[in-house]
Amino acid sequence: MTQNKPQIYLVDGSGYIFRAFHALPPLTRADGVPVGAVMGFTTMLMKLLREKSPDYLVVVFDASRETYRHAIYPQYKANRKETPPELIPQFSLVREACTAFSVPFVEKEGFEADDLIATYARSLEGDITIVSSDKDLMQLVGGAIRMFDPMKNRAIGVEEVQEKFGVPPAQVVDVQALAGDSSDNIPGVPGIGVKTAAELIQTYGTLENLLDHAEDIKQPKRREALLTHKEDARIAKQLVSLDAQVPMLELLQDFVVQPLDFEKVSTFLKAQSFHTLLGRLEKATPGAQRPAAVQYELVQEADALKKWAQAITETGQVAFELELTSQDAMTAEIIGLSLSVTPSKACYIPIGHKGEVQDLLTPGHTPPQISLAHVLAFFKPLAEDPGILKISHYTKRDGLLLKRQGVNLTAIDDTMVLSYVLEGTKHGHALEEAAKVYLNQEILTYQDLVGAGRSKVSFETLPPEKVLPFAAQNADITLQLHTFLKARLFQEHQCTVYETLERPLIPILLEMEYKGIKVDPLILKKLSASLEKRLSELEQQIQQEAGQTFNVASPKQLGEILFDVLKLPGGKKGKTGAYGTAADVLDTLAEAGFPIAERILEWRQLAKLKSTYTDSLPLQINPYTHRVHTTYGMTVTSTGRLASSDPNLQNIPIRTETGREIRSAFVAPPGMVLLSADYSQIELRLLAHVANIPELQQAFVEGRDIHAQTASQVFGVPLAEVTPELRHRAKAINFGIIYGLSAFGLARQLGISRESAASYIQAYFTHHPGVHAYMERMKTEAREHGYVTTLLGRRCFITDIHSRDPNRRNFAERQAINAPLQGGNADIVTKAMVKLDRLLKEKNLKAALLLQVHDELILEVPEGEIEIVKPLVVNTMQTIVTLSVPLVVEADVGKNWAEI
DNA sequence: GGAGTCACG
DNA sequence: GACGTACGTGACTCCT
Repeated sequence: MTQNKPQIYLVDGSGYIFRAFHALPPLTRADGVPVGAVMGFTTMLMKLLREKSPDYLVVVFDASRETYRHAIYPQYKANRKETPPELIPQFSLVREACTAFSVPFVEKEGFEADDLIATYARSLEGDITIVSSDKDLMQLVGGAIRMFDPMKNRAIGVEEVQEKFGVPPAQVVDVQALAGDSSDNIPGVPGIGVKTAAELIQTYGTLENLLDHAEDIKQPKRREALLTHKEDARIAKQLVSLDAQVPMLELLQDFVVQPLDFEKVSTFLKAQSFHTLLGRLEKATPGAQRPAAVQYELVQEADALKKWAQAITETGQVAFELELTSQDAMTAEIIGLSLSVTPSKACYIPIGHKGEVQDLLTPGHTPPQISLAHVLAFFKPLAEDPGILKISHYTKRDGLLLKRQGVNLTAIDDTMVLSYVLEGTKHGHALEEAAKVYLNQEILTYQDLVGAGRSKVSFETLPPEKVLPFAAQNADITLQLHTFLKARLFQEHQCTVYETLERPLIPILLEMEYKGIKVDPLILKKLSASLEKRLSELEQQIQQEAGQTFNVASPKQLGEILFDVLKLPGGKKGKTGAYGTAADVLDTLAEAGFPIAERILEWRQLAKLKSTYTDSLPLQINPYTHRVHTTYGMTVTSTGRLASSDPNLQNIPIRTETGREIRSAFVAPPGMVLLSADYSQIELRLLAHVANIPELQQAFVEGRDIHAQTASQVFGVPLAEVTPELRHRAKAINFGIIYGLSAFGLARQLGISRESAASYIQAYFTHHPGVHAYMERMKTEAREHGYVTTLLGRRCFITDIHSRDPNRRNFAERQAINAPLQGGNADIVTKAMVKLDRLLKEKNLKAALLLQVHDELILEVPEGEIEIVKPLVVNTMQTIVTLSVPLVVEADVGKNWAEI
């Protein structure tokens, strides 16, 4: 990455202190001095230096309360409260912080920080970033000047300013002059807010032009206000304008970022009792205690292996990574192994390199390397030694590769899972991204090595010398990540989630993936053929009714046929200009008496089943095991659920007859049966528990029909008179609650008006005020922490909770409501899997977990074990946690998945 | 590679 | 007063 322009950061120090003081929890250092804002400021400064790598940086402070603006308008900022006493000692401490970090700061008597920032921003040459969220600075944005809000970690550019003020940055002062600013005690024009001001400025271009034409304003009140307060608006404009020509003595060179003086910084951090920051400094600041060069060694002889074995045994831990011929762990072959025991030191052991293309022409000419058998003989005892910790960034995959070679990896840590537990879906967790996020290191990528497009080469043809820097680096980085992330796990109280849920789950999922599930390809192939026949019949009918041939699978063509050619009613174009043709649209058409819609619906459904399941699944059967092996993603979802892919076995059809036929292809081998056990209404039970809703809890305790009860309450009819239709609606309400409920969503689900939906919701909240309180509580929690917490302490991060876009914000709020329920379910199932796996092994049972489908576990069980295993599974799942409501598990057994 | 659609919980 | 929405995933197809 090259940047020709210098990166200049101007930090609004005063603004930050006030914001941090109010936003962050109060904190005092060992001697009782309040340091909450200092901590916030220091964290921000470190993060800025680490993540943004600025070339120049200066922190700007307000010098005093009296500025030239008071001469223009004596009441300027007159409404400001006294500075809180806890904040006073912190003003000098943040300046100390700057000194400790060798960061220059400036303040000038008679000027506000904003004026200094404006002067620097407009006079310095380079890419300017103003670190602040102060709206008064937004007028400066544009060209090479942008803003960055350090608390929300969000860039503010022209677009964001436009969004906030409704006008481009250049016109912001005009809008502010009209709208005034209550926090600075600037009155502006009474009755005109930002929205109206933006509208007026858009129409008239400038404030002056508007004031000149104030007589033309149609609305009498607005006209009068503008005419009366012309002068106020002009004064306000002077006050908000940042065009102060602050006499500037500093040169850009004065702001150059200095290398950190660790003595100075750590002395300061210790004095403030900032132990967490001290740890972060040691681990993550560029250059901090990191040796200048790395030592990566190519191991091609048995003797060198011994040396590494000794180092690993002595240290008691090793980070490793396998290099593979493909991403698919069940078919990939091992190309090499890299190890790291000490930071910045690592080795790479080439094993299966094929040699470069020209070498392939001369048989037997492969690079010197150690045979797989030999490497395994070295690594197996270490891998299986419970006293030696094995650290990998993708333990499940590398462990699966080893398992295929007869090695049982034990005593593991996984840096990808650690990263996920700590930061959820705030970012991705690939090694490359983790290295950037946590260690601020740009590392070599797989693509750097093999290239892309036409010039891409296969990994195994690369010579070991070329792979060494990549593979060794990965083991090295993994080791460093481990040290850093493990420390954070403690600091952030996430040990339980990782140690009792996520880490124990790794070997369990590994075994489930390794074992796979038996799929009968004949059943699927027969089904494919019959689907094919039905599809072509339907296609013919559809095209006949359309009067032309077209691609039924193309939503674009289909929309045009339905709404332009056939002129069917109700065609609605989405934001891309294409007609919507989703199932609900077609349902409406079918009900309105257009048979073509019904045929398209059937075609769609069958085409989906054919392409996604009956055609693809047989191709995914492993040729050696004759089974299908999914991959579970442990670091994918925002809620703690698993994801299943390649193939996804968590969305095998069930809701239609043809769908169920697909399930019948998932079979148990001779002498075995499949056992399925699923939690009944677990999310609703969790709601009753976490929101503490007595009537709901009581209903579950007594085993009542929960939807019927809701119907009786919401619609005000006796339980005995609840019709199926009312129960159906109540069920939708209960689901809606779990999803974060909106009148619109419920209305759409039930095909009723939004008003009716709103009245249902109102009635529900009247009966269960606790549910409403729960929803509000989750929203507040998300706003305050940026995450919500599940039953077992997992953090689900909610990113858009402070978005100014009401759409995104509402979405985030619904996520906040849903995540503890969906995530709580995930926690419970995971905990049950961990215990069940242990029990099965303790009792020497052959039954084994095969699949997890969120609230359902599927096991393969020898026929002779059923009587023991079925109650064991049900009991374990039901009693895995104790809630204020019972957990109910339904289990069934069959020769195939459709039977159960 | 994004959009649209639809399979599951 | 307008906005545009039920929560969480992954795979397939079309089409730029």
